[in-house]
Amino acid sequence: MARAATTSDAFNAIAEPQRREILVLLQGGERPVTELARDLGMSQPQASKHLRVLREVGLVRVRGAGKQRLYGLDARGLRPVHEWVGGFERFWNETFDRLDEYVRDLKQARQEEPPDDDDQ
Amino acid sequence: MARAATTSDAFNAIAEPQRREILVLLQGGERPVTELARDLGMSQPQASKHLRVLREVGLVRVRGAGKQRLYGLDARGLRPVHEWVGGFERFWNETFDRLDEYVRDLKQARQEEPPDDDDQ
DNA sequence: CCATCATATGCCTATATCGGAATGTGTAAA
DNA sequence: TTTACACATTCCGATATAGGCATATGATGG
Repeated sequence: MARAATTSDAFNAIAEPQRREILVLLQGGERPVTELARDLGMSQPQASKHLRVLREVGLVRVRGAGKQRLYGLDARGLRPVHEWVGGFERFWNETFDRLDEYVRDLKQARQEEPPDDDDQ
Repeated sequence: MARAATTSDAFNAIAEPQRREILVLLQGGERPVTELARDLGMSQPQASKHLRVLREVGLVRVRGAGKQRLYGLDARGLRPVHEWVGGFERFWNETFDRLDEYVRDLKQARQEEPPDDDDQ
């Protein structure tokens, strides 16, 4: 089996840096494809493809405006991502204090019982 | 060119659901590979492979404990992800109020000038 | 040293990617 | 209708995936 489709969920969709850039640009408001492509230095077809992916996971909305198609942000799909990652918030502060503690304890234990290499 | 490597950054590493599950499990503390594999219903080799990826992006730490290897969480790499996604926080609340507004304006504009199908 | 347990790695298949180039579609103006 | 513009789609190639299976590596205990 191959890697999961980029269209499977927001996690996969935002794994691609260029798509992340598109989303950031769209924070400034709706934009046509060509403008996005130009600003991000990518080809128009590539921009269209990325936008398709973003549309399929619902992170982006299209609206026909005459000859153009304006893409706009729909950030609701990012909320679950934010919440999932947020579940680790306490760990990226605590984890390594704990690890340091553990290391200190280990060293201390060694000094206290030199002949017995129980741990390690 | 193919898709970016899963080992390229945390965004790619957490795009895979099973790896996310591993990280969640590790919130409960260090665990050996076999236990993770069993709890998540995956083969031992698969667990090892996923852990390898997580290790390469620095989301996980290993520690030899006798015959076993205990994997522990290192969530620091998730912080940039959280921050990036957090940059959209105001949008998943505002965006659609704006869109609703836009739609209302559009309808109103149509009623005001019925013969001229300027938009649509 | 040998057997065993825990884990890692290699090989294989099928698939889905991203990028480029060319082309198709749709809308609007001449 | 023809032309022009904006955008979408298709075909191509190279690559990297996830999973299964077999096997190699590594540490422990006898």
